[in-house]
Amino acid sequence: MAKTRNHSKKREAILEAIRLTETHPSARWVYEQVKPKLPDISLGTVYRNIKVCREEGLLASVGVVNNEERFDGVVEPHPHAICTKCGSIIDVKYTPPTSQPSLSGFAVDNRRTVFYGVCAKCSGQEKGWLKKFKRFGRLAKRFGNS
Amino acid sequence: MAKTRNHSKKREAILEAIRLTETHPSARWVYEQVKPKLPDISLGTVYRNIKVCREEGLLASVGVVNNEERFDGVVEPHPHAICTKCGSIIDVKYTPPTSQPSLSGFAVDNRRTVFYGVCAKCSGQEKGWLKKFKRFGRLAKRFGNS
DNA sequence: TTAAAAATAAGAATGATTATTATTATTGAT
DNA sequence: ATCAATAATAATAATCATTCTTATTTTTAA
Repeated sequence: MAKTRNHSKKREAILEAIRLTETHPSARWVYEQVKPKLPDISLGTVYRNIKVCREEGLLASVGVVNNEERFDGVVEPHPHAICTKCGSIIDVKYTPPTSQPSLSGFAVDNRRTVFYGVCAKCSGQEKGWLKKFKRFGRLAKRFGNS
Repeated sequence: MAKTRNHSKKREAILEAIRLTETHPSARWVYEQVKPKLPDISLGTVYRNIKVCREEGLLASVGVVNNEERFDGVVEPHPHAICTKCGSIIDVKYTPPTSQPSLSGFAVDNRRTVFYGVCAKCSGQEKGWLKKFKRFGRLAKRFGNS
């Protein structure tokens, strides 16, 4: 029987904050979220508890975006889409085929699929004329499409 | 006509170092590689030139492993396997199906597939008795399998 | 040749994360 | 409840990869 571990109030609040959002937040975001309710929490505590929860399998890392690690309360592996403009991370409703490559001697125990691109919000915000040129691919070199 | 840009000696050396290895190195690894041949190169120059080459599409980032960004001279997208013990990155000979999920409004222009696990070398180095127990799954909780 | 532009080294600055340490809260047995 | 062991914590210092700044050198092109 898996012995369920006790969580402190702060750890509960941290877990809850990550579970209640869909933004796949960073440690600092969680800190700023929890701080008003538990004013004497520190950023170090957030980092430490995130680490504990990860070791217990209660949280997962989604990856590093703009030099910040981002976390997910949904630990079941699933793909994500990351916006290269604003750094937002979106869940992808899509099950990648489970076929495994042959990796002689390498024991796979996890896979991660990430789609990079531009989210709806960011491509909407793009200046009209630039969008038009980009569609023609003329300025792609100059302004970049990724 | 794509105007090929001039590269300085140092940039050439940096590019070459990354292209000649299969280790998907970090900036510091490149620096230590190039330093003996060009002793007055600095780490900042390596970072700067890697950035330039990335913007030109001559290099790709593989991701962040142990807080270090790792690079690849092979810019054609392909999956990687990352060892969670030693951080080594191995090319995967496997073409993930090209089927795209529907991501309303999100314009995908790149995807990345990463397999996490333990490389042959690391699982070979593992102490025999621990390996045996792990096969039985008994100490998996305690020692972790990922 | 010469003036503008690009590349550079050295080192300072940044910023996320981790480690340290002293203090406080929690637990469990008596 | 009492007391000792243990865990959790805040504050802050330390770490370390990466970026920025600035003064200097090199390259370019006219």
